[in-house]
Amino acid sequence: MENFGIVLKKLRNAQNLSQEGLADRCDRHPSYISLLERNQKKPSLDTFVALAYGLEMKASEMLEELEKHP
Amino acid sequence: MENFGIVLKKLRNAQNLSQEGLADRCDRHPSYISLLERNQKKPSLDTFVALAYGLEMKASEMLEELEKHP
DNA sequence: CGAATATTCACACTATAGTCTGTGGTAATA
DNA sequence: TATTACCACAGACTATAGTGTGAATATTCG
Repeated sequence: MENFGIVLKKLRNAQNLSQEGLADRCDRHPSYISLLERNQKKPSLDTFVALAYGLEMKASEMLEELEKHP
Repeated sequence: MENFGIVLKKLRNAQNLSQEGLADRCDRHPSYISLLERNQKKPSLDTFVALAYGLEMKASEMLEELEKHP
């Protein structure tokens, strides 16, 4: 999952959502979203599920998206 | 994902795999598998993917399994 | 251009993931 | 009995997730 950050950013931008907006939706800190998108941190499973929820998709669908993006 | 441990244990047992066997396959410590199954620790996304791989299934499939088990 | 908005980055910090070792319990088998 | 396999559990430890702040740097737009 080394492209996690890129996929996250792509999905977020596809919703015209700012990092802060996503952070609000998934109850995480905005600077942390930035770290995730630059692959400087990797999420826990719980955070991953929260991110998917914030992006209005099922976590399993988001994970499929990641599996496509090797 | 509060039933993660139960699902993990069920999937592991379905393969007749010991905690140590699964630990070997996904390169984690056996005692940690025990902690996960008893819901005393929650995995990172990376560990979740490694667990799925050790159980010979796609991570997205395992996550669907979790989504079924609310 | 200038100003609002979005993002990066560095830092110090807390919370929790994950390791490692060892002990003890239980059930099955010899 | 005793050995083997499996697992729960505790404790001490290291690595990393995640918070929070402030300042610097894009980026967008009137």
